[in-house]
Amino acid sequence: MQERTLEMLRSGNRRIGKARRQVVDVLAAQPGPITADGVIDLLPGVSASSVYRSLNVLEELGYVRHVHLAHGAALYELTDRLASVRHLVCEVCGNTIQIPAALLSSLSRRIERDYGFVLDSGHFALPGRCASCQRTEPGPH
Amino acid sequence: MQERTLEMLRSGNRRIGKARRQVVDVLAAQPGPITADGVIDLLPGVSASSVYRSLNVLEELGYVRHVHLAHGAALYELTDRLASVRHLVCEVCGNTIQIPAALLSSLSRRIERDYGFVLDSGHFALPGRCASCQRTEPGPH
DNA sequence: TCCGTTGTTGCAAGTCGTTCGCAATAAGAC
DNA sequence: GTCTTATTGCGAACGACTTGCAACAACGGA
Repeated sequence: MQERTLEMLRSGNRRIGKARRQVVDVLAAQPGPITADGVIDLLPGVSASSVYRSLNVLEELGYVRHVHLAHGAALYELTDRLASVRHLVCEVCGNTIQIPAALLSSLSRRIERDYGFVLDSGHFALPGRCASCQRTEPGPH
Repeated sequence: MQERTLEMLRSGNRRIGKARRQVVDVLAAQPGPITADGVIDLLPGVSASSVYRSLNVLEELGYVRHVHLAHGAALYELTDRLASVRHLVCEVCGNTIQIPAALLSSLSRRIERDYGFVLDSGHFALPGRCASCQRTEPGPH
Protein backbone atom coordinates (compact mmCIF):
# COMPACT_ATOMS: atom_id res chain seq x y z
CA MET A 1 0.00 0.00 0.00
CA GLN A 2 1.36 3.42 -0.92
CA GLU A 3 2.43 5.90 1.71
CA ARG A 4 0.02 8.44 0.29
CA THR A 5 -2.84 6.02 0.81
CA LEU A 6 -1.74 5.20 4.33
CA GLU A 7 -1.64 8.88 5.19
CA MET A 8 -5.10 9.41 3.83
CA LEU A 9 -6.38 6.46 5.82
CA ARG A 10 -4.81 7.66 9.02
CA SER A 11 -6.21 11.15 8.79
CA GLY A 12 -8.97 12.08 11.17
CA ASN A 13 -8.44 9.71 14.08
CA ARG A 14 -8.38 6.67 11.87
CA ARG A 15 -6.44 3.49 12.38
CA ILE A 16 -5.77 0.73 9.91
CA GLY A 17 -6.97 -2.65 11.05
CA LYS A 18 -6.85 -5.99 9.34
CA ALA A 19 -10.17 -5.62 7.55
CA ARG A 20 -9.63 -2.07 6.35
CA ARG A 21 -6.22 -2.83 4.93
CA GLN A 22 -7.51 -5.83 3.00
CA VAL A 23 -10.51 -3.96 1.65
CA VAL A 24 -8.20 -1.23 0.35
CA ASP A 25 -6.04 -3.86 -1.32
CA VAL A 26 -9.00 -5.51 -2.99
CA LEU A 27 -10.36 -2.22 -4.27
CA ALA A 28 -6.98 -1.17 -5.59
CA ALA A 29 -6.64 -4.47 -7.42
CA GLN A 30 -9.95 -4.15 -9.28
CA PRO A 31 -9.90 -3.06 -12.89
CA GLY A 32 -13.47 -1.79 -12.55
CA PRO A 33 -16.29 -1.35 -10.07
CA ILE A 34 -17.11 -4.11 -7.60
CA THR A 35 -20.01 -4.78 -5.24
CA ALA A 36 -19.64 -4.98 -1.48
CA ASP A 37 -20.56 -8.63 -1.84
CA GLY A 38 -17.77 -9.08 -4.34
CA VAL A 39 -15.32 -7.71 -1.79
CA ILE A 40 -16.78 -9.95 0.92
CA ASP A 41 -16.32 -13.01 -1.27
CA LEU A 42 -12.70 -12.09 -1.91
CA LEU A 43 -12.02 -11.74 1.82
CA PRO A 44 -13.34 -14.87 3.53
CA GLY A 45 -11.57 -14.00 6.76
CA VAL A 46 -13.26 -10.64 7.07
CA SER A 47 -16.79 -10.17 8.35
CA ALA A 48 -19.38 -8.64 6.08
CA SER A 49 -20.14 -5.83 8.49
CA SER A 50 -16.47 -4.85 8.60
CA VAL A 51 -16.38 -4.72 4.84
CA TYR A 52 -19.42 -2.45 4.76
CA ARG A 53 -17.99 -0.31 7.53
CA SER A 54 -14.66 -0.05 5.81
CA LEU A 55 -16.29 0.92 2.55
CA ASN A 56 -18.19 3.65 4.35
CA VAL A 57 -15.10 4.97 6.07
CA LEU A 58 -13.12 4.87 2.84
CA GLU A 59 -15.91 6.79 1.21
CA GLU A 60 -15.86 9.45 3.93
CA LEU A 61 -12.14 9.78 3.37
CA GLY A 62 -12.74 10.23 -0.33
CA TYR A 63 -10.93 7.05 -1.31
CA VAL A 64 -13.91 5.31 -2.94
CA ARG A 65 -17.33 6.22 -4.19
CA HIS A 66 -20.36 4.04 -4.67
CA VAL A 67 -22.61 4.00 -7.69
CA HIS A 68 -26.20 2.84 -7.56
CA LEU A 69 -27.75 0.60 -10.14
CA ALA A 70 -31.44 0.68 -10.84
CA HIS A 71 -31.71 -2.63 -8.96
CA GLY A 72 -29.59 -4.54 -6.53
CA ALA A 73 -26.33 -3.83 -4.82
CA ALA A 74 -24.25 -0.71 -5.30
CA LEU A 75 -20.89 -0.73 -7.03
CA TYR A 76 -17.76 0.63 -5.37
CA GLU A 77 -14.90 2.16 -7.26
CA LEU A 78 -11.79 4.21 -6.54
CA THR A 79 -12.66 7.88 -6.54
CA ASP A 80 -9.97 8.91 -8.96
CA ARG A 81 -11.03 6.21 -11.37
CA LEU A 82 -14.66 7.24 -11.17
CA ALA A 83 -13.83 10.88 -11.67
CA SER A 84 -13.72 10.61 -15.42
CA VAL A 85 -15.95 7.63 -16.08
CA ARG A 86 -19.67 6.89 -15.99
CA HIS A 87 -21.40 3.54 -16.28
CA LEU A 88 -24.04 2.10 -18.55
CA VAL A 89 -25.63 -1.01 -17.09
CA CYS A 90 -27.65 -3.41 -19.21
CA GLU A 91 -30.90 -4.31 -17.49
CA VAL A 92 -30.94 -7.68 -19.22
CA CYS A 93 -27.46 -9.12 -18.95
CA GLY A 94 -26.09 -6.89 -16.23
CA ASN A 95 -22.93 -5.94 -18.10
CA THR A 96 -21.54 -2.51 -17.51
CA ILE A 97 -20.02 -0.27 -20.15
CA GLN A 98 -17.80 2.62 -19.22
CA ILE A 99 -18.28 5.94 -20.95
CA PRO A 100 -16.46 9.25 -20.54
CA ALA A 101 -18.04 11.42 -17.88
CA ALA A 102 -17.73 14.28 -20.33
CA LEU A 103 -20.65 12.86 -22.29
CA LEU A 104 -22.91 14.07 -19.51
CA SER A 105 -21.47 17.52 -19.15
CA SER A 106 -23.77 19.40 -21.46
CA LEU A 107 -26.80 17.81 -19.80
CA SER A 108 -25.37 18.75 -16.40
CA ARG A 109 -24.78 22.32 -17.46
CA ARG A 110 -28.22 22.62 -18.93
CA ILE A 111 -29.87 21.27 -15.79
CA GLU A 112 -27.86 23.54 -13.56
CA ARG A 113 -28.63 26.56 -15.67
CA ASP A 114 -32.35 25.85 -16.01
CA TYR A 115 -33.11 24.43 -12.57
CA GLY A 116 -30.23 25.40 -10.30
CA PHE A 117 -29.82 21.67 -9.73
CA VAL A 118 -26.30 20.26 -9.59
CA LEU A 119 -26.28 16.76 -11.03
CA ASP A 120 -24.32 14.10 -9.20
CA SER A 121 -23.87 12.00 -12.28
CA GLY A 122 -21.26 9.75 -10.71
CA HIS A 123 -23.75 8.45 -8.20
CA PHE A 124 -25.97 6.39 -10.46
CA ALA A 125 -25.43 4.12 -13.40
CA LEU A 126 -27.43 4.64 -16.56
CA PRO A 127 -29.76 1.68 -17.12
CA GLY A 128 -30.85 0.45 -20.51
CA ARG A 129 -30.12 -2.30 -23.00
CA CYS A 130 -26.78 -3.13 -24.50
CA ALA A 131 -26.43 -3.86 -28.19
CA SER A 132 -26.64 -7.62 -27.81
CA CYS A 133 -29.71 -7.56 -25.55
CA GLN A 134 -31.75 -5.29 -27.78
CA ARG A 135 -34.13 -7.97 -28.92
CA THR A 136 -34.55 -9.67 -25.60
CA GLU A 137 -37.91 -9.56 -23.89
CA PRO A 138 -38.29 -6.83 -21.31
CA GLY A 139 -37.12 -7.78 -17.85
CA PRO A 140 -39.28 -7.58 -14.71
CA HIS A 141 -37.44 -4.50 -13.51
CA MET B 1 -62.74 4.24 -13.27
CA GLN B 2 -62.81 4.67 -17.04
CA GLU B 3 -63.95 1.88 -19.32
CA ARG B 4 -60.66 2.09 -21.19
CA THR B 5 -58.79 1.43 -17.96
CA LEU B 6 -61.09 -1.44 -17.02
CA GLU B 7 -60.49 -3.04 -20.37
CA MET B 8 -56.77 -2.74 -20.01
CA LEU B 9 -56.93 -4.26 -16.57
CA ARG B 10 -59.02 -7.16 -17.73
CA SER B 11 -56.76 -8.07 -20.61
CA GLY B 12 -54.67 -11.20 -20.27
CA ASN B 13 -56.70 -13.26 -17.84
CA ARG B 14 -56.85 -10.49 -15.30
CA ARG B 15 -59.60 -9.77 -12.83
CA ILE B 16 -60.22 -6.68 -10.79
CA GLY B 17 -60.31 -7.29 -7.09
CA LYS B 18 -60.77 -4.90 -4.22
CA ALA B 19 -57.08 -4.10 -3.78
CA ARG B 20 -56.31 -3.65 -7.46
CA ARG B 21 -59.21 -1.28 -8.00
CA GLN B 22 -58.20 0.89 -5.08
CA VAL B 23 -54.56 1.00 -6.09
CA VAL B 24 -55.59 2.18 -9.54
CA ASP B 25 -57.73 4.88 -8.00
CA VAL B 26 -54.93 6.11 -5.77
CA LEU B 27 -52.45 6.23 -8.63
CA ALA B 28 -54.87 8.08 -10.84
CA ALA B 29 -55.47 10.63 -8.12
CA GLN B 30 -51.80 11.49 -7.67
CA PRO B 31 -50.45 14.66 -9.24
CA GLY B 32 -46.94 13.16 -9.29
CA PRO B 33 -45.00 10.02 -8.45
CA ILE B 34 -45.69 8.11 -5.25
CA THR B 35 -43.92 5.32 -3.39
CA ALA B 36 -45.48 1.92 -2.76
CA ASP B 37 -45.45 2.85 0.89
CA GLY B 38 -47.38 6.00 0.10
CA VAL B 39 -50.05 3.91 -1.57
CA ILE B 40 -50.09 1.50 1.37
CA ASP B 41 -50.64 4.37 3.79
CA LEU B 42 -53.53 5.66 1.71
CA LEU B 43 -55.19 2.25 1.70
CA PRO B 44 -55.31 1.02 5.31
CA GLY B 45 -57.73 -1.76 4.39
CA VAL B 46 -55.40 -3.29 1.82
CA SER B 47 -52.42 -5.46 2.66
CA ALA B 48 -48.95 -4.31 1.71
CA SER B 49 -48.30 -7.40 -0.35
CA SER B 50 -51.43 -6.81 -2.39
CA VAL B 51 -50.32 -3.28 -3.09
CA TYR B 52 -46.94 -4.50 -4.29
CA ARG B 53 -48.54 -7.22 -6.35
CA SER B 54 -51.01 -4.83 -7.87
CA LEU B 55 -48.27 -2.38 -8.75
CA ASN B 56 -46.38 -5.17 -10.47
CA VAL B 57 -49.42 -6.31 -12.42
CA LEU B 58 -50.25 -2.76 -13.40
CA GLU B 59 -46.71 -2.34 -14.57
CA GLU B 60 -46.91 -5.50 -16.69
CA LEU B 61 -50.07 -4.12 -18.22
CA GLY B 62 -48.28 -0.89 -19.01
CA TYR B 63 -50.44 1.20 -16.73
CA VAL B 64 -47.66 2.41 -14.41
CA ARG B 65 -43.89 2.49 -14.37
CA HIS B 66 -41.52 2.69 -11.47
CA VAL B 67 -38.54 4.98 -11.19
CA HIS B 68 -35.58 4.21 -8.96
CA LEU B 69 -33.96 6.76 -6.76
CA ALA B 70 -30.33 6.46 -5.76
CA HIS B 71 -31.54 5.41 -2.30
CA GLY B 72 -34.73 4.12 -0.80
CA ALA B 73 -38.03 3.10 -2.26
CA ALA B 74 -38.99 3.38 -5.90
CA LEU B 75 -41.55 5.86 -7.18
CA TYR B 76 -44.57 4.78 -9.17
CA GLU B 77 -46.22 6.93 -11.77
CA LEU B 78 -48.77 6.55 -14.55
CA THR B 79 -47.05 5.50 -17.73
CA ASP B 80 -48.51 8.22 -19.89
CA ARG B 81 -47.50 10.84 -17.38
CA LEU B 82 -43.98 9.51 -17.18
CA ALA B 83 -43.67 9.36 -20.93
CA SER B 84 -42.67 12.99 -21.25
CA VAL B 85 -41.18 13.72 -17.85
CA ARG B 86 -37.99 12.85 -16.00
CA HIS B 87 -37.13 13.46 -12.36
CA LEU B 88 -34.38 15.25 -10.53
CA VAL B 89 -34.15 14.19 -6.89
CA CYS B 90 -32.26 16.22 -4.34
CA GLU B 91 -30.01 13.98 -2.23
CA VAL B 92 -30.28 16.35 0.68
CA CYS B 93 -33.92 17.32 1.01
CA GLY B 94 -35.47 14.60 -1.12
CA ASN B 95 -37.55 16.92 -3.23
CA THR B 96 -38.16 15.94 -6.80
CA ILE B 97 -38.18 18.30 -9.75
CA GLN B 98 -39.76 17.32 -13.02
CA ILE B 99 -37.96 18.08 -16.23
CA PRO B 100 -38.94 17.41 -19.85
CA ALA B 101 -37.75 14.01 -21.03
CA ALA B 102 -36.56 15.75 -24.18
CA LEU B 103 -33.63 17.18 -22.24
CA LEU B 104 -32.12 13.72 -22.26
CA SER B 105 -32.68 12.93 -25.89
CA SER B 106 -29.40 14.11 -27.28
CA LEU B 107 -27.52 12.16 -24.64
CA SER B 108 -29.63 9.11 -25.45
CA ARG B 109 -28.94 9.44 -29.14
CA ARG B 110 -25.27 9.88 -28.59
CA ILE B 111 -25.05 6.81 -26.35
CA GLU B 112 -27.00 4.70 -28.77
CA ARG B 113 -24.88 5.82 -31.70
CA ASP B 114 -21.55 5.35 -29.94
CA TYR B 115 -22.25 2.26 -27.86
CA GLY B 116 -25.35 0.62 -29.33
CA PHE B 117 -26.83 1.04 -25.86
CA VAL B 118 -30.46 2.12 -25.59
CA LEU B 119 -30.92 4.29 -22.52
CA ASP B 120 -33.95 3.65 -20.35
CA SER B 121 -33.97 7.15 -18.97
CA GLY B 122 -37.42 6.83 -17.42
CA HIS B 123 -36.20 4.14 -15.08
CA PHE B 124 -34.00 6.18 -12.78
CA ALA B 125 -34.16 9.59 -11.25
CA LEU B 126 -31.23 11.93 -11.60
CA PRO B 127 -29.66 12.56 -8.18
CA GLY B 128 -27.94 15.76 -7.18
CA ARG B 129 -28.54 18.92 -5.16
CA CYS B 130 -31.33 21.34 -5.64
CA ALA B 131 -30.70 25.08 -5.60
CA SER B 132 -31.59 25.52 -1.95
CA CYS B 133 -29.45 22.60 -0.73
CA GLN B 134 -26.31 23.63 -2.57
CA ARG B 135 -24.43 24.74 0.50
CA THR B 136 -25.49 21.88 2.73
CA GLU B 137 -22.90 19.38 3.89
CA PRO B 138 -22.73 16.24 1.79
CA GLY B 139 -25.11 13.49 2.86
CA PRO B 140 -24.04 9.95 3.77
CA HIS B 141 -25.42 8.60 0.52
C1' DT C 1 -78.71 -17.25 -10.88
C1' DC C 2 -76.04 -20.61 -9.41
C1' DC C 3 -71.27 -23.01 -10.57
C1' DG C 4 -66.79 -23.83 -11.18
C1' DT C 5 -62.41 -22.30 -12.47
C1' DT C 6 -58.69 -19.75 -11.35
C1' DG C 7 -57.08 -15.05 -10.59
C1' DT C 8 -56.71 -12.22 -6.22
C1' DT C 9 -56.11 -11.31 -1.45
C1' DG C 10 -54.20 -11.36 3.42
C1' DC C 11 -51.05 -13.10 6.50
C1' DA C 12 -46.79 -14.55 7.83
C1' DA C 13 -42.41 -15.80 6.64
C1' DG C 14 -38.48 -15.20 3.64
C1' DT C 15 -34.98 -12.57 0.84
C1' DC C 16 -31.56 -9.10 -0.29
C1' DG C 17 -28.58 -5.47 0.75
C1' DT C 18 -27.06 -2.98 4.41
C1' DT C 19 -26.76 -1.06 9.20
C1' DC C 20 -26.29 -1.36 14.30
C1' DG C 21 -25.41 -2.71 19.24
C1' DC C 22 -22.18 -4.75 21.89
C1' DA C 23 -18.29 -6.87 23.88
C1' DA C 24 -13.61 -8.33 22.60
C1' DT C 25 -9.52 -6.97 20.19
C1' DA C 26 -5.70 -4.28 18.80
C1' DA C 27 -3.68 0.13 16.51
C1' DG C 28 -0.79 3.76 17.59
C1' DA C 29 0.51 7.89 20.58
C1' DC C 30 3.16 8.47 24.73
C1' DG D 1 4.72 -1.50 27.85
C1' DT D 2 0.46 1.17 28.78
C1' DC D 3 -3.57 3.21 27.80
C1' DT D 4 -7.06 5.20 25.04
C1' DT D 5 -10.26 4.37 21.76
C1' DA D 6 -10.79 2.96 16.85
C1' DT D 7 -11.77 -1.40 14.70
C1' DT D 8 -13.52 -5.94 14.42
C1' DG D 9 -16.81 -9.97 14.49
C1' DC D 10 -21.04 -11.68 15.68
C1' DG D 11 -25.74 -11.65 15.50
C1' DA D 12 -29.78 -9.10 15.44
C1' DA D 13 -32.33 -5.47 13.14
C1' DC D 14 -33.69 -2.87 9.19
C1' DG D 15 -36.16 -1.21 4.81
C1' DA D 16 -38.06 -2.56 0.72
C1' DC D 17 -39.88 -6.02 -1.38
C1' DT D 18 -41.24 -11.00 -2.70
C1' DT D 19 -43.30 -15.43 -1.92
C1' DG D 20 -45.95 -19.65 -0.13
C1' DC D 21 -50.22 -20.87 1.11
C1' DA D 22 -54.98 -21.20 2.23
C1' DA D 23 -59.25 -18.55 1.96
C1' DC D 24 -61.80 -15.65 -1.06
C1' DA D 25 -64.14 -13.79 -4.97
C1' DA D 26 -64.31 -12.34 -10.19
C1' DC D 27 -66.39 -13.46 -14.24
C1' DG D 28 -67.51 -16.68 -18.13
C1' DG D 29 -70.61 -20.34 -18.80
C1' DA D 30 -74.80 -23.48 -17.89
